[in-house]
Amino acid sequence: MGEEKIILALPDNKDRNAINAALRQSGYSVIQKRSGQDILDSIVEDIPEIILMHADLPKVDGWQVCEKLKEDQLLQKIGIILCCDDAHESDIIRGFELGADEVFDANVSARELVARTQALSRRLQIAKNLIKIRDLEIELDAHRVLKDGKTIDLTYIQFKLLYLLASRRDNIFSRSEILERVWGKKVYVTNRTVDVHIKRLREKLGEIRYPSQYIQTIHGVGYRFM
Amino acid sequence: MGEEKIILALPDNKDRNAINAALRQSGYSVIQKRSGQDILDSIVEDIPEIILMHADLPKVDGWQVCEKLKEDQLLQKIGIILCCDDAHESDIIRGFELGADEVFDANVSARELVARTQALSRRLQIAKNLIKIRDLEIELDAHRVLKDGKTIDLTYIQFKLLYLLASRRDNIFSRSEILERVWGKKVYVTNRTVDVHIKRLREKLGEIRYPSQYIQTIHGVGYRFM
DNA sequence: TAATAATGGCATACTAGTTGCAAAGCTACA
DNA sequence: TGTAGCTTTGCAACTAGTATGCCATTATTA
Repeated sequence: MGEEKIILALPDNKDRNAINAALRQSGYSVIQKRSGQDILDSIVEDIPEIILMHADLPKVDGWQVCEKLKEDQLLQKIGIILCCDDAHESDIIRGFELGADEVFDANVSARELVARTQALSRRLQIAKNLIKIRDLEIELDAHRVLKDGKTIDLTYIQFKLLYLLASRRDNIFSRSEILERVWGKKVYVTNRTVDVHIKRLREKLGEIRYPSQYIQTIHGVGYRFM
Repeated sequence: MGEEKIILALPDNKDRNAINAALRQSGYSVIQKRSGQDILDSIVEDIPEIILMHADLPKVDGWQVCEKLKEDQLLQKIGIILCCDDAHESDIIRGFELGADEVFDANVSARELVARTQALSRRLQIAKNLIKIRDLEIELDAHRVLKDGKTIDLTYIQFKLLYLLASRRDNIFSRSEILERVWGKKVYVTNRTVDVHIKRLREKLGEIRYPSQYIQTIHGVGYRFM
């Protein structure tokens, strides 16, 4: 799925390795940087989901990194977590004003840091209407589906159908429900047509080789995405 | 893509070659000059993106080059990086006052120098409303499009259309959205007209040989630039 | 075995691509 | 200012391509 990339820029200390390890453990692909300048240089080519950095970095400090990122259309969307030594209220407010998503004291435990990072990725995903399920990524706004990072071309109806099912995993949708939600109330189309679309969707998702990997048939009831 | 030109004027030492090589490595086209006068002479014909020079140059020194450049409307836009031996605070302030974009000690590493150069080009691009996408360069201010460094003549509408699409890559624009943004709210023009303009734009961008290299059709939805 | 689902094929409807043309706009020159 | 010649633009008509819905057939499930 293209693991989520996170840039980690913290001063040398015992925690840094712990945090690095914990983030990797949670499935992030971690890239470590030393200075603010290093961060700015590296993101030109490769935009990460989140930057987790200390406020006091050499060359360009964390505050300045925030400012730079918010100036740029493409980089605005990166989530920013900022740690300060002895964070006072004024620091925290300043951080938020500069566009950071989280600002807090560097004394916080590695565990909490990871938890906050995960919470932030979740929030960012929701903001983008992005659904990630195993090796699938479904982007509502971009009207795009990626499997293993590769684009799958879906037609209009196929996309709507997939998005409906995936937006409430485990929920069983009856055919009439699907018809109403995908085609709209007024349109009148046979129930059986849903089957055909499910079939076409399954094909494109590659369910021939691994049957029912994504879409499960509930005999006599409907379909569900799992 | 019209490689970015950079003028390099540093005194002879082991670093100069390293910096030269590193800049070329990063895709710049490097032109070396000896004296401040050489720099001034050469830029009349061929304006570089950036001048990276030492403050102590023979004939005309770096400080004077800064002054000259900032006097000239056309040359103002060139980015200037100035290195000083034993840079004191007063030097640094003087450099910025004379219009340099970066001033620092000549002891800095080649790697950092390159990183700063790249950061400066990025800044300059944003300031010029320049969009670079693969072999395309779109300059809003100059109302110009280059492909592989060669100008492509676009009509007014074609340019607006391209700029709209390219300014938000990956975003899908519906035909009505395009109409509103390119033609304005009041004008009433058929949706189908957008297709015709897309076709003409594609032709000029050379999409006959490589279909959908730039502009992708999303059936039933709209178009997007990728 | 009866009901339900999956599948393949096909006609149709819809959407996008393409072309030619006329009108409007622009430029240069007398 | 007028006019000839060129470019740009919008549209309609046509062609090409794609998506969709349904039916008939086969497979699966309870």
